[in-house]
Amino acid sequence: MVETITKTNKNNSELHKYEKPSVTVDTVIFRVVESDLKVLLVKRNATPFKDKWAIPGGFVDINNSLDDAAKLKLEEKTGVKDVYLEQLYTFGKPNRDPRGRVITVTYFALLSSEFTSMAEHLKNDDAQWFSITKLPLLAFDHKEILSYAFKRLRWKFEYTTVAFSMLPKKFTMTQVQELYEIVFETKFDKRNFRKKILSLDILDEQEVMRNVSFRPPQLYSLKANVGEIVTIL
Amino acid sequence: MVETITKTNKNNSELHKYEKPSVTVDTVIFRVVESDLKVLLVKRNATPFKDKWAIPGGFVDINNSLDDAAKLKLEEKTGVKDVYLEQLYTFGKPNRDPRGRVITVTYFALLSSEFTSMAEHLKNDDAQWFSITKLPLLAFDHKEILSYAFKRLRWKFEYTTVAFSMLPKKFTMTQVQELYEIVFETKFDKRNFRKKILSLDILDEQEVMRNVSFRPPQLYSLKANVGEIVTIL
DNA sequence: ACAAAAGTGTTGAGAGTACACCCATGC
DNA sequence: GCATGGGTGTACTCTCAACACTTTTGT
Repeated sequence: MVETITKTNKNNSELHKYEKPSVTVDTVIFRVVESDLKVLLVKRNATPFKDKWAIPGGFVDINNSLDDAAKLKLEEKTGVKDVYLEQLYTFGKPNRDPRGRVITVTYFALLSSEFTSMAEHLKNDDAQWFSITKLPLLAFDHKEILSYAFKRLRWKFEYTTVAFSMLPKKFTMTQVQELYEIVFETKFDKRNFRKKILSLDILDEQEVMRNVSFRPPQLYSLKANVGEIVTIL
Repeated sequence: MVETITKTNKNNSELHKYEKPSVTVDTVIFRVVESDLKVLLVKRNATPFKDKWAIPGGFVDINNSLDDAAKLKLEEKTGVKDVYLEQLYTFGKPNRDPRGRVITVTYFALLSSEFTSMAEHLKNDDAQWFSITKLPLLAFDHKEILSYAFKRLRWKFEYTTVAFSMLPKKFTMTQVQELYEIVFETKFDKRNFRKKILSLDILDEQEVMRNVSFRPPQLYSLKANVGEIVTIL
C-alpha cells in the first residue's frame, strides 16, 4: 500500500481514488456428527447461483475487525460462542462473483461435539450439514475453498492440538482416536495411538466415567496452557 | 457473504449497500545478502507515519487478482520475475490505518541470491534492505506482519522445499547449509545435514565447479517436479 | 456367563545425533 | 607444500510400527 501512497499522496483522498472491491468474510464450519466430518452450508435463494449451496458468510461491517466479523456471523448462524476460529486464506480472483469485484476472506471454525443443541438453531433456515465427502453443487469458487479448508484441517490435526477443540471438556482416549480416524479416514493402532498422545504430556487425568455397561474408561482433559504444539502424529 | 445476500437481495445493488473498505496488497520480500536475512522496506514520505519504514505494496487494481497485484508490485519494485510468492495473511483491524478502513492482504516473496543486479533498481528510491534482526521503526502494524512472515518463512524452510528458490539454479551443498543456518540462526552438523538432504532424493547432481583454489565442490540442482515436500529437517 | 468397550508391553527396524579426519585444487 | 574449503563413516540412542490378549463393568 505504501508505495502508491507515497507516490501519489497529497492528502488522504488517495483512499478514495481507487475503486474499492467488496469484502466478505466466509467461514467454513466443521463438526463431527455420527462419525462423519461435516460442514455447514446454506442454500442461496437469490441469483447468482440460486439454489446452489454456499459457505455461510457476510459482508464486513466497516467497524469490525475481520476476526470479529467472522465471530459474529458464526454466533448468529450457530448460536455458539468460544469456538476455535482461524483465518484460512483470502480469495480474490476478479471474476469469482459475477456481480462485481468481491474479495473473500475465509475462516475455518471447529465446533465441539458438545453443542448438539445448536441443531435447533438451524431448523427453519436453509442451512444444512454436509459430509465433506459428499458435497452438493456449490456456488462461486466455494468448492475450491472447502478443499483448501479440509487440507488445512488435516494439517492442523497433525501438527497442533486443535483436535481437542472438537471434543467435550472431558473425553476418553477412544473419542480422541475416533476423531482422528474420521478426519484422516484411516484406522490407527490403539496401543500406539494412546502411547503417542500420552507421551506428549498435554492431558490431565480426570475421574473415571460412571454407569457404563463395560469397563469404565478414563476421562481426560486438555492441560491448561498447552499451546499449539507441533507434531501430534 | 452469502447469507447477507440471500436475506437482503432484491437485485445486485447489495454490493453497494455496504461501505467498502480499501484493500491493499503488501509483500514482504526476503533475500539473503552477506550471510544475513534481509527484508526490503520503503521509507514513507507522507503522513501518516512519515519517515517511518514500511513493507512495499499498493492498492489493488480492481481488475487484477490478488496474486497478480502482488506480482506486479514486486516486479515494479525489484525488476525481478519468477519469484516464489505466497499469500501470508490478511490484516483487517479497523484502526490499523488512521486514514480509514484499510484491509491488507500480505504476501511473502523469496528472491534468489542470483539477482544481485536488482540492487541497482533501488538506488534512487527510498527503499532499503534491512536485516530481519535489526529492523527500524515501522509504520502501521507492519512490525507484526514482519514477525508473522519470519515465522512462516522458518516453518516453510522446515517442511517444504522453498529454500531452493533462494539459491541459484546450480548450488553447492555448503550453500544450502549456510542458507538454513542463516534462517534458523543455528549451526548444523555438516555430515548429518548432507545425509539428510541427499536422502530426500530431491536433487540432481550437476557438473563439478571449476577454477576454485580448493577442492572443487559438487554442484546440484533441484529435481524437476519436486512438489512442496513435507519435512526437510 | 456374556457382551461390550477399555486397557496394556515387547520386539525389530529405521531415523536421528554425535563426533574427527582426509581430500583436491590453485598458488 | 600450504592454505582453503569439500567431502566422508560409524556407533549409539530414540522413535515408530507391528502385533493379541486380559480387564472391568452392567445385565
